[in-house]
Amino acid sequence: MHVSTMRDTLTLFVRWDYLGTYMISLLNRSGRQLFDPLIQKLRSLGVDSDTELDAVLNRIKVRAGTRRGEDIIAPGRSARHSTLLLEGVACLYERPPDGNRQIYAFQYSGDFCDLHQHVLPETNNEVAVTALTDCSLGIIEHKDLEQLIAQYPSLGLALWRASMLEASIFRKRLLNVGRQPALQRVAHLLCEQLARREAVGINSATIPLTQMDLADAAGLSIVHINRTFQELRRLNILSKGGRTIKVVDRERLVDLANFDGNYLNMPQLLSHWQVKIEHKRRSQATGLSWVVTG
Amino acid sequence: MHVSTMRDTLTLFVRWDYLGTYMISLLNRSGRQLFDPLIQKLRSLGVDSDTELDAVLNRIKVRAGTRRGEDIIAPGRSARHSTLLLEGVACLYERPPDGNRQIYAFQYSGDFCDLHQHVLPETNNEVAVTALTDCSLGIIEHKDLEQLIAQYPSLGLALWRASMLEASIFRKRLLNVGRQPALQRVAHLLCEQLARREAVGINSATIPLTQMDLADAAGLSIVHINRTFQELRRLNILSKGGRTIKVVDRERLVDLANFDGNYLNMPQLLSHWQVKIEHKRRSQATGLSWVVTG
DNA sequence: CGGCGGCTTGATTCGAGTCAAGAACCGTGG
DNA sequence: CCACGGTTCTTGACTCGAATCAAGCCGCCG
Repeated sequence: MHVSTMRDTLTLFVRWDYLGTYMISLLNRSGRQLFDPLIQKLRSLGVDSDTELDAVLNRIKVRAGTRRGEDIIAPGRSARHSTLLLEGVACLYERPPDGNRQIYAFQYSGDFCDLHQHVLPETNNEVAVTALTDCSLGIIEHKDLEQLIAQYPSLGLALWRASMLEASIFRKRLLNVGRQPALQRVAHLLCEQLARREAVGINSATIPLTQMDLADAAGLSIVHINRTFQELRRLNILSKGGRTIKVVDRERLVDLANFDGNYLNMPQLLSHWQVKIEHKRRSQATGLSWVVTG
Repeated sequence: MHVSTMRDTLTLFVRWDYLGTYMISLLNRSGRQLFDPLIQKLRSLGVDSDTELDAVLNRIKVRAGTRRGEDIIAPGRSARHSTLLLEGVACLYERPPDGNRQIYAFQYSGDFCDLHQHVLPETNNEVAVTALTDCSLGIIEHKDLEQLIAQYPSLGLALWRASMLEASIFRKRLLNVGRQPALQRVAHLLCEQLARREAVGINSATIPLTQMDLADAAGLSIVHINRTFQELRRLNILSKGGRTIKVVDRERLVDLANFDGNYLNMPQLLSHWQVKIEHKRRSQATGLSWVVTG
């Protein structure tokens, strides 16, 4: 199904900021729910004209979704279109020859799955994307994308920013995987997920990942992840009952992980996600002060 | 000193591909040697018109260099210009509160030191760049850069590509740090350095880093790096005499690290940097074949 | 109700960190 | 030219966090 069939709906919800929240919630699922995270994301990346948003949305085609466990982008081959995650959770990963799986990043609604392949088509074909929950997907032809970028340079900049943001996440992960013990490592990873989910409007404290997913992302064995989870539960940070990962004490989690969400570039809701000042030892040299949050 | 004082020289060497190699080598140091890696890099990123190269080069001002150990970009503050590494080796790093240093990436001549701060000025101010050897630096005003990108969209794309390339490096590092034991981890890191150095015309087998630098990049303790080096020497991969890190058996190093340089996007000289086919177990599903190199 | 994927547990091993000390090297200044 | 002080490198002894191996368990879906 091509999105242009719901064009009327689109131009309506694209201007959501002119409408009340209540009206929006009346819009149907395929319209609002599907594209809202993307809109939110593009806006936060600096796309501020409705014309541009509209233009982008009109080029997006909805493609068949995938079920949990299926690959969204198979390793090794690149396509002539970019894929967009509209609903669900996915991950960018790579399987080294030894059969392991390293998860590079989790992806949420509104994220592009394979921008890298658009800009560097030949490079790095080993990375793939797989669905961690059932997913809804959109695609946009590379040529459409190029045309849009040519027409709206600020869109190009926004996508560039999105890439840098991803890079920023990779760096932080590198820091954590390289230097932090298991407990903080996992805590940080969980913080990142909560923050990124909130940034696209997902406010649930439950993170729909398995312990295996976390293990593959954190670079820890499943067994050790499990023991770490037990510790987090003992600390009353994760909920004790049930098998789902549910954060019950976000504050303590942030504290434990020494999480500073600044690197995620979420202008709207940063306030929750900064470490309190006493946990941060700034070099005297720069003399910058920190936002203190409650 | 502003570069326009050597403008005549510049427009000459910018067109180096029309001249013979021998003529080039006659050009003076400040002209050819300083900008050649940058030119090489921009070309490999897809900037193929001399007009564009020329335009970029003309906006670059040479700034005072730094000595080994000094910060090129201090943590915490962003400037109104981007900095460009013209000569020497630097690293992008971050110091977590515990005083550790995590090196995210090594930078070589031709690399932009702080593209991230140009695209995402507010985000992630903790990262910094420091000189690992004495360095020559150039700067380019953000407004000049923006203007250039507006005028030459392919330049914007090239810089976007450069960022994605960096991200690609981060990912591979993440894989290695997260999953590989010390020996292969270090080996991979060394391969990456050799490959990237070659890509900008530095062909020496000696890598001008200290064991501490490697430790901070690999996420290992100095003591353990040292023991790993001893192992690499015992395997006749690193040279035995002296304290410099010199690779004497690149082939075996690549082999040990299972290094596939593909992710580095170096069209010119990839052939050296691919793992032999028997070390690569491809999934049957994709059916891609591999370039076999001798 | 049976099987399989995900979670939990315990026992054991091992790679890498830490601590501590000494040696080799380098630039600097007398 | 040499003596000095600070890095950088090396080595050994010890510790510890996390991997591995091996079961067993729980709960869901067909």
